[in-house]
Amino acid sequence: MPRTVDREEQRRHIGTALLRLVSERGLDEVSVRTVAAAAGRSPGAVQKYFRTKEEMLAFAAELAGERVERRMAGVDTSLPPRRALRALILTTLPVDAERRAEATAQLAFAVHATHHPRLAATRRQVDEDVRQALAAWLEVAGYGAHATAVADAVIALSDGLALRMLYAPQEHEHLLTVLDHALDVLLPDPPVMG
Amino acid sequence: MPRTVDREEQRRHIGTALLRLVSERGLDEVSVRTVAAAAGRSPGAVQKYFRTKEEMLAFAAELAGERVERRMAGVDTSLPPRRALRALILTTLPVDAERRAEATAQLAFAVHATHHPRLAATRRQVDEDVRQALAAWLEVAGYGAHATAVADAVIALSDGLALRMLYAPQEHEHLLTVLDHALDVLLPDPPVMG
DNA sequence: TCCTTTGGGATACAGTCGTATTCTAAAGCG
DNA sequence: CGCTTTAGAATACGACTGTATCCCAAAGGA
Repeated sequence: MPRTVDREEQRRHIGTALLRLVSERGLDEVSVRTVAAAAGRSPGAVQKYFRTKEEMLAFAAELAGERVERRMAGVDTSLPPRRALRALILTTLPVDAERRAEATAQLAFAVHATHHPRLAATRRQVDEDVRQALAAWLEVAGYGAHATAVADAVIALSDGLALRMLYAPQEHEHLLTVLDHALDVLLPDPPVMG
Repeated sequence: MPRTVDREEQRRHIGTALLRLVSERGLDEVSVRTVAAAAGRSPGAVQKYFRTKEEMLAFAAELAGERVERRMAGVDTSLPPRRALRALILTTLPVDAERRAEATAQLAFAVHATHHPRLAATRRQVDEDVRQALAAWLEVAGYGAHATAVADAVIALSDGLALRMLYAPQEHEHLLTVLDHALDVLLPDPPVMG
């Protein structure tokens, strides 16, 4: 068994290049050849790790989902509820170059998923994870009454804000105040215990 | 000047076919040839009305924007505020086949606009119109204090809900209850006058 | 009626797409 | 060392892309 290589690492390398390409040039600029170029590989090499383009996209979509979950898991949820929730949401908004790239990829995949059941399934899985985590956290923070409704509203709100921030970066700051106002009414401060 | 034809009507006919194609098969299935087929024309005929594909997409994007504004203008805003706002939002959500088609096209164009400045400009224009109309209406309905913030929150919320409904139609009904809960907190009932 | 302009279809062309196949070189194992 | 398996590049192929060009039929103005 000669010249063996960490296949999973290679797949991640290519998947990462694909996500970078999506965020910089959009999903329709993604082809086997452009991804190979972005990853510093030959198109033939990419084919060794992904038999079809669809398989490559599915892998990248999962990779993007993992990133979201990992980033949210990194937020200090012991902060005051309102601040913690704001921090959680900010990890999904295009507030800096890195998050802008990820938000772009997320939304591109979300829209793509509308017509591609396989991608839709992985999207829903990520959504479900985020939703459960958010709802559970709202519960312990004292917002048990409408935890899941608030969680879903928060997800929808941040998706909508992210979308708008992407094609209207001028409104960036204004949209952050919109977020704050929405959080004011969604999370009455202080929380009602019980 | 022989054989003259209503050019604008023809452009609309082709643009309508394009939007239908986007909603049914996604934006990456849009090509000059597929649009021509969907419109019952030859590719050459389409070229007579749109010199480039980009021009065709820009026209379709404006057409889609017009539809949103027309549909919202058709809502009876003399209803009780809460009911009227709900009706306004429902015109943008994929609650039936027709609105599903439009929401799909809207979101596809929105994401596409991220990397295409010309489309982003027309998106922003539509957003601005909707935003102003919504804010003005909230003002007379007695929610003057945070009218624009509420308007923007509502827009973001419905965009996020629409996106999710498209790739997760199973959650459709649940998401409508999420909308209602969000409206409950965004529009305290009854409104505070002044 | 003829001439000119137009709508609309057909065709051509160069480029890119996804994917299958074929090649070379390298590396572990006997 | 030599054999075998693999990584990875190169090539090939048919389909599709956007767009330019050409051709024909139809219709209004002279």
